[in-house]
Amino acid sequence: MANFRSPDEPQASTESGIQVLDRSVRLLNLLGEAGHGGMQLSRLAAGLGLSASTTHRLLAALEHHGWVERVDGGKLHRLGAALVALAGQAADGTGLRRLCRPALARLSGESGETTFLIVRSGLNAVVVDRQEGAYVIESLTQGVGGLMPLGIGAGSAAILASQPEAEIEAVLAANAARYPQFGSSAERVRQRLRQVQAQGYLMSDESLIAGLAVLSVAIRPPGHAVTAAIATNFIASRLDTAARLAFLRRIRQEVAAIEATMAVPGATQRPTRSGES
Amino acid sequence: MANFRSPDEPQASTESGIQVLDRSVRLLNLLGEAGHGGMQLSRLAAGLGLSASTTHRLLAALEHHGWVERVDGGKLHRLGAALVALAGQAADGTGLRRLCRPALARLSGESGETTFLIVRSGLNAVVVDRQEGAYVIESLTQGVGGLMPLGIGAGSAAILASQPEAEIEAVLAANAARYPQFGSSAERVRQRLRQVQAQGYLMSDESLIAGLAVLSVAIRPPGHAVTAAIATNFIASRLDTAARLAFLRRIRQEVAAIEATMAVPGATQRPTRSGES
DNA sequence: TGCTGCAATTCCGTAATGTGGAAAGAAGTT
DNA sequence: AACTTCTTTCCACATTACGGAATTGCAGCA
Repeated sequence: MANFRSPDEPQASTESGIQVLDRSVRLLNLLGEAGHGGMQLSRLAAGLGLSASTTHRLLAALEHHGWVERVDGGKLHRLGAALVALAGQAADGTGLRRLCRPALARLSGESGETTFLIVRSGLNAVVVDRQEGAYVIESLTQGVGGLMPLGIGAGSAAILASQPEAEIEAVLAANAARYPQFGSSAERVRQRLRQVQAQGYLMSDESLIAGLAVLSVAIRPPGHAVTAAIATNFIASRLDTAARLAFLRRIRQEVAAIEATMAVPGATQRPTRSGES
Repeated sequence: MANFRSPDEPQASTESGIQVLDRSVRLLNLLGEAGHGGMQLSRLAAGLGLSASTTHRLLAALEHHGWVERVDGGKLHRLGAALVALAGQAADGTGLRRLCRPALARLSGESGETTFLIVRSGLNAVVVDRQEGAYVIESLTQGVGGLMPLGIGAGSAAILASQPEAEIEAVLAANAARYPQFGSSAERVRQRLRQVQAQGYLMSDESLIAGLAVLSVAIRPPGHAVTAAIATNFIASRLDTAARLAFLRRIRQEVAAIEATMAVPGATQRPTRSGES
């Protein structure tokens, strides 16, 4: 069969041992990047370097499972809602989301700022939950599902900082390899991490977005190797140092409470299937 | 090969034309149901009716892509955070989530109640976004990713009601076939739908959870075939009829604003990649 | 310390499964 | 109406995924 790995096959690291799966994953990721409007078969096929027939078959199969939808029944494809359902369970995987949600709600309710629950996923950090405050700055910040390389971004830094030193170096190296820009700021990242390790939290004006400040605390339940953090974004000029410290204290309170809950065996989470509206 | 479809193969409707994919999907769904603690290979294999070696291969491949994680490096598997990332993009697929989030934030901020953005996915409705209010009743209600058969549940009913009559009947029939209990309440569901069609909204004390009342309005941008709804849950005794009507008015206001935005071509959404904290 | 049993891996020959080229439909465009 | 572009279906082929058997790893127990 003319199925040689084309010499310029993208990411050899994407090979997992099951071809169809690899291709499906790449297809879905591609669709994800395409975002809103959807993509047509031919573009997808081109983007993946696959024949139209193969792409078509993949799409049909994924569509069958609700992982891909057609935009108003036509020729454009986009990611399907079944993924959202699956991911909902994934996000609750550790029970963390459920556990932290009330805390997030309280924090953003009191402060009016948006709060995030962030979890590690391999070399990335993922926004697993997000609670809007009264001051909506939506368009600038990450939504649920947002990804960032570990080390970059508030919660991300707090998480990475609480890893063993060897792990940290490995992650930094890997991410520098993945992202050229990452390498250049490696030293600053390292410095930041050291700061977090010393203080137990991250407070910084140097967010990735000019004018946005950041506050974040890692969640480290004794025993568990959970790698998560709670973070907040706010317009830097809105809170002076005193206010930030007060806010920080509240966050640490909530985190401590969460850690305590997780430490109590059995109380971590409840396998109850939830009902609905 | 001894790869006959076993006579009692579960759901023949799960066949999509690509075996590996079907199996992977079933595996992921199974892991999703398992939830928190994770599942071990042997149970998974048993649950799927697959050999251990096949299951192992699937798991390894999925793990490679971050769709499955090992609980603290051990023998238990659970859904991975990469799914959350993918689903984040899926949830924004229509641009709806981003568009509605500020509205949800306002509504739950003002009322103190939790609000939901619900979208159709085939025969189901999926909770695509959720904004916590001051009154947290978390454990009872659906989280992001929560699924319910179309017709059951607040937003769900509002969405279904705004479909053409033929579609409604088809969905009801299909869901009655899927869920035995659904069939018995079909007449009540139909009645509810008619009510929604007449009023343009759903207001009911008969939520699936005793004591919880429900308010929901479908989002129907002229032209678009979008099938979504905004919904709220609240403890029935907390709001009297007057308060509910006022709340309803606010919801309809927000929905109208959203529909207006969507009608303006180009203003629907912006393909801007968002930055982060 | 050495069994014993169960679960997770790895190996490997086999054929079933997924493959892409070619050809047929659909839908716009000039 | 001829042309272009994209989607969908068909089909013979060999690559890919399959599962049984063998191996390794790990607890619990004697």
